[in-house]
Amino acid sequence: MIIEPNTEESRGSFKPTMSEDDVLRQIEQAVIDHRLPPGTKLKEVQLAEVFGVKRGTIRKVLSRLAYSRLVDQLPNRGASVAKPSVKEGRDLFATRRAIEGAIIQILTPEIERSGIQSLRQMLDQEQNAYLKGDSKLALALSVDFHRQLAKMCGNSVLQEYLNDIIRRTPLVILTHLSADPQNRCRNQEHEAIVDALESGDAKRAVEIMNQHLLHIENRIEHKSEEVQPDLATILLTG
Amino acid sequence: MIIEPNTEESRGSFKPTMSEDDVLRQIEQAVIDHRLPPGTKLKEVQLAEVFGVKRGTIRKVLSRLAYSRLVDQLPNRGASVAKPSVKEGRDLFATRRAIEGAIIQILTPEIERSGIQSLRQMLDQEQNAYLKGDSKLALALSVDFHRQLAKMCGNSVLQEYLNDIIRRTPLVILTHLSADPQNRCRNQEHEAIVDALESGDAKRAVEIMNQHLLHIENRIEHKSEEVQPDLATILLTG
DNA sequence: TTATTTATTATTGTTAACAATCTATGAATG
DNA sequence: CATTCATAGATTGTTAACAATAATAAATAA
Repeated sequence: MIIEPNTEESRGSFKPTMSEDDVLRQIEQAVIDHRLPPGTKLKEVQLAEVFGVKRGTIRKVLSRLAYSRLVDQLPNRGASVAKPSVKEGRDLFATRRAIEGAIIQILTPEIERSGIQSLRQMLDQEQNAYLKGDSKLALALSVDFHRQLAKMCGNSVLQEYLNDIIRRTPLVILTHLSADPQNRCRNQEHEAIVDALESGDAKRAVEIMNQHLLHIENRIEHKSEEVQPDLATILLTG
Repeated sequence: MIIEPNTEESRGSFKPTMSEDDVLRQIEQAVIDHRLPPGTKLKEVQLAEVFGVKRGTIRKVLSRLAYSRLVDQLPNRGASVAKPSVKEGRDLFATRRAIEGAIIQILTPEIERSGIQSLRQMLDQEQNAYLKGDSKLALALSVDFHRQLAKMCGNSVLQEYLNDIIRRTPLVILTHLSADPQNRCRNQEHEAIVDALESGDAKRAVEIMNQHLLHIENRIEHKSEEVQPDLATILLTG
């Protein structure tokens, strides 16, 4: 079968050529949306045709994705969507606690009233999305809440690292979890975090953030056992 | 002036062609050794000739260096050795405290006697190098000590992030500091860290690591003010 | 058949030529 | 004298063709 290049002619509609960043985002989103399951082979020419770009563009994108551990690259045998181990998942969450703990620690003594207000606005939006049943939007806003805390604390490196962790997390979850719509943060816990921030008690705020992250973490660890039965279970129950 | 390519003939001695990783390490080391000061333009053909590799190899290396923030890349105007701001330096150190704090927290309750022993061996080596006057080796061993703690704690993400920070630190220091041979960790502070680890008191161990990192940090912050006088000082004292 | 070897194809990796862009120089202009 | 503009050279960016490698299929021998 011959796959036609994604030119303007072949698709009938105008579409500006995608930039390298566009392609990167598309692939990233495809991973998050589970359209590219872990382990999927990412062939260069195929991707180039799909996105209507040159192979060189795809090559650069794959390198970048490999750098952020979203794809695995093996010499002479190309790239595939990464399959992070359960351990890597655990390590990622443990690191996240350290990072977000530090963020809260820095932020608590210096956050302004206006900062608290804008956070509460975000919580409202999140709650609205949830009540409307738009769980995808709710999840996105929930992630944005964490990102916003990182931004507010003003430490660019902590921000950078949290973004890295957030980027890698969906893959870790997908790899060891059957798709679960309940993966999002509970809104009330976010409220508790803002309350603690407002109270000015850094130690308490860090503790609450930690509990929040542990809740998510435990929910995942729990499931990961179920979907990874041992060989005997697989072979002897048929 | 014409620069001859670094071929076997032109240099008279045999040398296997450098791999991409080799080139990366060489440039990284040149930055650390202050042979490539911050801001230095990194021209592709020039580097390719110096290392005797194709321009494509240099291109990939520069991308990787840009990803780890050791070089800045601007579209159509190439790469130069990064000039991290004082703020980025501060952020890097603050993050380092969070990361190494987490490492110590994890490591303290689970470190074995053998682990303590191997750490003490490292301290001996470090001390020997220092007494011998080999301050370059001493510095390398001092860095290895921190890296070893990260490795021992078993969290690959924390390890990854600490390595990233360590990679970026020399550039931050060089950018805002006149070359100072006293930039290394004091050995006795490393000893105190091992003692605390051995005592099993995680809270105290974290506190000592924090103090250790703050000492380094303060020494740098202090100097950074001196070399960055404001405009008035520059213009009015002539 | 089953295993092993040998072509064939598919895929990734590299290169050199070309294109696009920026930079430096110097002349023309106000 | 400073500024603008045009030009040439240097530098980065892109591409298509080629090379090297791995994956697959076919052929052969046990």
